[in-house]
Parts: sequence; structure tokens; C-alpha cells
Amino acid sequence: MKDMYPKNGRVILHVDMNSFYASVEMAYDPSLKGKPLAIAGNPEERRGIIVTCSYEARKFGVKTTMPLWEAKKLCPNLIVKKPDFERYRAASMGMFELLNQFSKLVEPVSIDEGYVDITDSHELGSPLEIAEQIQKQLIRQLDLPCSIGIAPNKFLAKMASDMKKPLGITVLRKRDIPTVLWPMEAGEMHGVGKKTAEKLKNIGVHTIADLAKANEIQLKSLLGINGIRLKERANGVDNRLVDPDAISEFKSIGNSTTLPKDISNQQELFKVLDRLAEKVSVRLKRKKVMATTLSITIRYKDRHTITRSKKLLNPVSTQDEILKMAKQIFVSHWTGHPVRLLGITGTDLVENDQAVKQLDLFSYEKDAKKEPLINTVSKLKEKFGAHIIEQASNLSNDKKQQIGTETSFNKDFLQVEKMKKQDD
DNA sequence: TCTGGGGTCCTAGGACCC
DNA sequence: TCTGGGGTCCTAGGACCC
Repeated sequence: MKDMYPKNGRVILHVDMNSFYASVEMAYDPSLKGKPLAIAGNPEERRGIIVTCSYEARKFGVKTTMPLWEAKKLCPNLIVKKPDFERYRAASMGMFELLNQFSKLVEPVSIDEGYVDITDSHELGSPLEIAEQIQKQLIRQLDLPCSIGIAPNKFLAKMASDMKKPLGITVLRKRDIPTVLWPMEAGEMHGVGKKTAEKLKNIGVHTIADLAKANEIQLKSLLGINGIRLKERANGVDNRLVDPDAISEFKSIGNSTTLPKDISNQQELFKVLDRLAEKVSVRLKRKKVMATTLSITIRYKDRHTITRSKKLLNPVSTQDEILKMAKQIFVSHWTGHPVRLLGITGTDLVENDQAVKQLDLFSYEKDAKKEPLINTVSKLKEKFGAHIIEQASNLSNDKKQQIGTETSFNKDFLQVEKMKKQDD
């Protein structure tokens, strides 16, 4: 709803770290600088893909998401490292701490990018000067390169930061839109992927200029509400605020794994589910939340992928509970064909203590009063479980909004560090 | 012997309720 | 004898992003 109130004359930065994982590795081990470096999942296994690579590697044609074997063919001297997320999270925290010194309005978008609203930061210099300071300090303090976009809103800032890499600073004003933004292909727009680009081509929309002038009725029927939004963006309109709390709450927590080879043995698949259940359980507990819906993902040999979910009577967080439900969902949907990937995801998360508090409150105040003589305690819980939990999750959302959130960045990569400290 | 793993948001149909 | 319209919840899937 905040989006409904446009603010004029804002100055937004989008800070985008350049090949972040590779740069962090180079900062740790400067001997890697200037060399073709790639970060790849499962380097020793056949299904590893490139997650990030250095600019030196890119010169050979190595790209993100390329299978590792292909990358090695293009660049035989490629240095390959496994991702070290602890390292990246630490670097990310350093980066956001630095950004926070320039404005309190910092919104992390992912581990390596964020928006900064510097509308009220004039005393620190002009927007360009601030961007230059940020870029220099990130290099000096963390040895990490970034590109920065400066614009009157998030969308334009995001597009701008993409225009000069690495180590670029790009200003994109409203008046630059026709000359700079419009000649670009529609597919280059943030929010337009392959499928949408294809659909747009089919109605004669090739460039962002075409999109900016496209027929709204047609866009709406083609892309739904997103069509209207994309047209607005193409015209440089984007009223979303920079919200430091935007991603402070997790909506889902899941783990998945591509199996070393395809498996059709149920017992073996159960073992995989057990490992996934453990991972999900650990993460849920660390965040002190429980999942009210459980989903599993099955990808078959032919890459056909299905997700199946189940809303639960009571929220779960232990490995046993998660495994039990996951197995149940799995057996009722598995075709018996060889499986390539398995995943478990918990959604509709409720806070631990909230769930408990509300359970007490409701079973006592409402239901227990209405029917005080209802059998045993366990029957009572069983009977009112679903209802109580529903209330709990609603209230906990309300409460979340009322109290807002703690401070700074709560998303996974940052939260983990914090939680650890608190737990110790 | 091709294409990971972590997410978010949106849509659409059916069930169910009023 | 026929049959409206709105709303929410649940489930599945698609598209996109980093």
C-alpha cells in the first residue's frame, strides 16, 4: 500500500556487486586476481554449473549457469572453486554496513545488491559524489568492486547499474529515457524474461520504446497485471519505496538437491528426503519459525518437475515431523519413474512463541469456555488445533506489521550470522 | 552423456460459504 | 421446473530473479 503514495524528486542508488562470489574469493586470495576464476556448485560432480565467474573467465565465453564441463572446454586453465557462503555472507554484511553509513534507507535485495535512498543525504555530497565514495570505500575497505546506478526510482536505478560493468557509475534521469532506455530490447528489461520477451515479440513489441507505447488492453490480456506494470516501467514510472524491512520476513524455507545419478529405489529416495528434512528443520529452528504448509518437489529424469503441497493441521519444525509428511506427500504422487532432483520446502511460516502463545490463549479463553468438558486434553488439542493455528498465523502477521521488524537486514544470509551470535 | 539451488510473486480452478 | 455473485482457502504451476 505504501506503493500508492508517490514521492517526487527522490534519488535512488542501486548498488550491484560485480561477479560477487569470484570477487570475494579474490579479496581473500589476491593471487587469484587477474586469472580466470569460476565458482561452481559440485565441482567434482558431473552436474556442476557455473555460479559466477571472473571477467577474465568471461573473455573465454564462460557464463553463469553454463555446465562446468563446457566452461572447461572453453577455458582449459579455468580455476574452479566451491562456493563458500560463510565468506560471502560476511562480505555482504560488510557491504551493507558500509551502505548504511550513507543512508538509513537501505533495502537489501539479495546477497550482493541493494537500493539506497539518498534523497535526504545532501550533506554527504551530490548523488554522484556519494556514489563515488561508496564505490571507492567498498574497494578500499573490502577490496570488492561494484557498479552503481543513480536514478529517480528503483527500476531506473536497477537498469542504470547494469549499463557499465565492472566498476561503473551511471546516472539515468527521466529525460534520458527516450535516448538511453527506449532503444534497448524489451528482453533486457528487469522483469522481462525469455517467455515474456517472446510473447511481446508476437504482438510486435521488440524494444522498450515499443513497450512504452503498447496498447494496455492487449498487454493486460497477454501478461495480466504485470503487463500494465511493465508498460509503466518502460515509461520510467515506478513508485515503489526503498523499504529496509521489505525482505525482513521469510515466506518460505526449502532445500533441494540434484542427485548424483537418477534413482528409482524408494528406500534410497527416502534417505535423501531424510537429509533434506534435517536441513530444513535446522533452518526453521534457527529462525524460530514453524511451517504450516509443506511442499515437495520431484524432478524426473526427463526434467519434468512437479511440486505437491499439503496444508498441515499443526505447524511443524522437527526433522521427524517434516520427514513423515514429506514421505507421505511423496508416495502419494511419485510415479515410480527415476528421480533426478528432490526438494522439501516449508511455507506459511509462523513464529514459534507466537504459535504457542496463541494456542494457550485461544484454547483457554474461547474454546475451553464454550465446551469445558470436552474429553481429554489431547482430544481438545486435536480438535482445535487447526483453528487455533490459523488464528495464530493471522495474529502473528498483524503483530509483525505493528511492531515492524528489528533493525537492519534480516534476510537469510545476514540473519544466519546474527542468530548464531545471539545463540552463543 | 546439458542445464543448480535459493527464493518471490502471480494466476487459475475447484471447493466451500453466504 | 432454475440457478447469481462475491469472497476465501487450497493446490498446482508458471515466470522471473540472483
